Amino acid sequence: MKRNKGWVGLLLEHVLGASAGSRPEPDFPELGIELKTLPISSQGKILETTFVSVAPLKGLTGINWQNSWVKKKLKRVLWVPIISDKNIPLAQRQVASAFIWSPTVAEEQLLAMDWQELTDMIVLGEVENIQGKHGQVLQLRPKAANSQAKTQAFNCDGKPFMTLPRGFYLKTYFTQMLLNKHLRIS
DNA sequence: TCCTGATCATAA
DNA sequence: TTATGATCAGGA
Repeated sequence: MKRNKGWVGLLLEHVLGASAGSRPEPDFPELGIELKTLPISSQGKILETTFVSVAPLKGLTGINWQNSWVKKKLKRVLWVPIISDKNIPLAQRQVASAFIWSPTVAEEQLLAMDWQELTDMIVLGEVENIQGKHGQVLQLRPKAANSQAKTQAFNCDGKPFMTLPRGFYLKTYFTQMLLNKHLRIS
């Protein structure tokens, strides 16, 4: 797994017939549903943050929460929890009960607030001051092959410069809430 | 111990 | 290079 991190996700997409590829679209375009695996422990505890999408560092003119990539991706999600304790061999890991989810008003509020705060900082040219600890449910973290990768962004003077690509992640606190809610009603 | 920042594989 | 899929691992 150290060298095949996204393998489980790719397997699920293949088995369930999702449109493969690296397009910035939902896994099931006709249904508008995004497929995401959710690594949990055997106790039902979320083990990792969940990658949502890359963060646009340029071309932000006119975008808001309503038309953001994050909102579109999270409109409908098929969560597939996988028991992924690190002492369990990959071949013996089990898929827990999957569930379809859409944000409630309260949940979307949380997401929108964090998204707005992070996006504001990007627009203001403070990308490099953003750390993973920002936000309650969303965080902005490096999303690259390594720390040497670069993408274009704009600083506070509106001038372009190269910086580390970032991506939006859902914090474990948020995905844990979703999982707990699902467990209660099932 | 856990979270943040870093890293790995692959396609186009 | 940018996008997809994520997990790893060291420092706080």
